[in-house]
Amino acid sequence: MTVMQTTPATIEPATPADICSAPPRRHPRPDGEDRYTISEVVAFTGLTAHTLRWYERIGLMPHVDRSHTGQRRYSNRDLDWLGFVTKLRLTGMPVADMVRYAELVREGEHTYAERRDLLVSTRRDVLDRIAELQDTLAVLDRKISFYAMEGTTR
Amino acid sequence: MTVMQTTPATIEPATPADICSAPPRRHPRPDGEDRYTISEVVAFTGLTAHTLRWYERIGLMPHVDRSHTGQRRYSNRDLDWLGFVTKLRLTGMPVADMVRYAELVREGEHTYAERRDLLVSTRRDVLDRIAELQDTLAVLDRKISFYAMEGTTR
DNA sequence: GGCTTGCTTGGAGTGCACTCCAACCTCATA
DNA sequence: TATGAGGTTGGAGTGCACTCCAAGCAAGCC
Repeated sequence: MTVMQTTPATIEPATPADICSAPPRRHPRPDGEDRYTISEVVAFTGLTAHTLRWYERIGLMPHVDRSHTGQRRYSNRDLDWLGFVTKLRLTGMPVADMVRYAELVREGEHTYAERRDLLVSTRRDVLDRIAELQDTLAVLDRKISFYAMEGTTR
Repeated sequence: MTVMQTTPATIEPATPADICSAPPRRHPRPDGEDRYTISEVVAFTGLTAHTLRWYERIGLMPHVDRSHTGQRRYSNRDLDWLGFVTKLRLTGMPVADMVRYAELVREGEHTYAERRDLLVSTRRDVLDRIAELQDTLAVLDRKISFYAMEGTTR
């Protein structure tokens, strides 16, 4: 029985330090050699194979290429998309909304405005979320300093 | 059939502007008159009555006082606790961990160190979360400005 | 007294986002 | 040729955090 790994990247992104405001993440292999197996994508994204297949089933992934034996072969574009999706996920955006965005992408350029609106409202949510968290941080700090004052050691 | 309200405070916190680093939230009524019904607490906290009762069942609430007919009467202390719990919740802390913290509180002063540790590690999580969100914000901004450049109107 | 409103309970149900299962296939190595 | 590792599928199962239900009680008003 294989233990399902959820740990982040094993293949390291290898971002050169000299590129300053460069596109955020490099790919493990250059374009042309980008036919990753599902387990390579697992290692790179930190998602499980289950989740990757499930994303595809629900329409959150554009169609992934297949090998002659029917196995998935992910491209650098797919990796970029997964990176973006992962970012959206951790804003707390529901999967259904991300599927909606994926549909807009599939529908082509005439959905630019709607896509932008969706991202703009997500942006607002993220800002709110950050504000809430900073608020929480203040509360935590007050409590922590209370506990630090009292019970000095145990 | 009564519609269950999830909207925030109807009774406004009314924080006076002159107190600078004052305790964060005021109570709807002063100590001594703080025997709130469940629906008042719903209005003040934005939690549902279901959730309030459920919190109590799972041990996330210290024992709430009761009226002579057995109805819950929440105190200002209870409101403070709920405010804190709500803050913890939106850091993404699992309810089980908050129950653990509540247990520590019930156990008394000798758990100060453990409580502090728990809060310190939560604090770390919150900082990480903020960093992630700021990262996401950058990604969103890049995408948004792309969509703003193309498709100027529609 | 009858009605409405608001509260009580234990237990069952819901929705989301995975997560796992069983049965099967393909390929590389011993 | 056997074995093991890694892949495939549809569908069922899981865990979390609520969320709802049915039946009942208590108080206030017409």
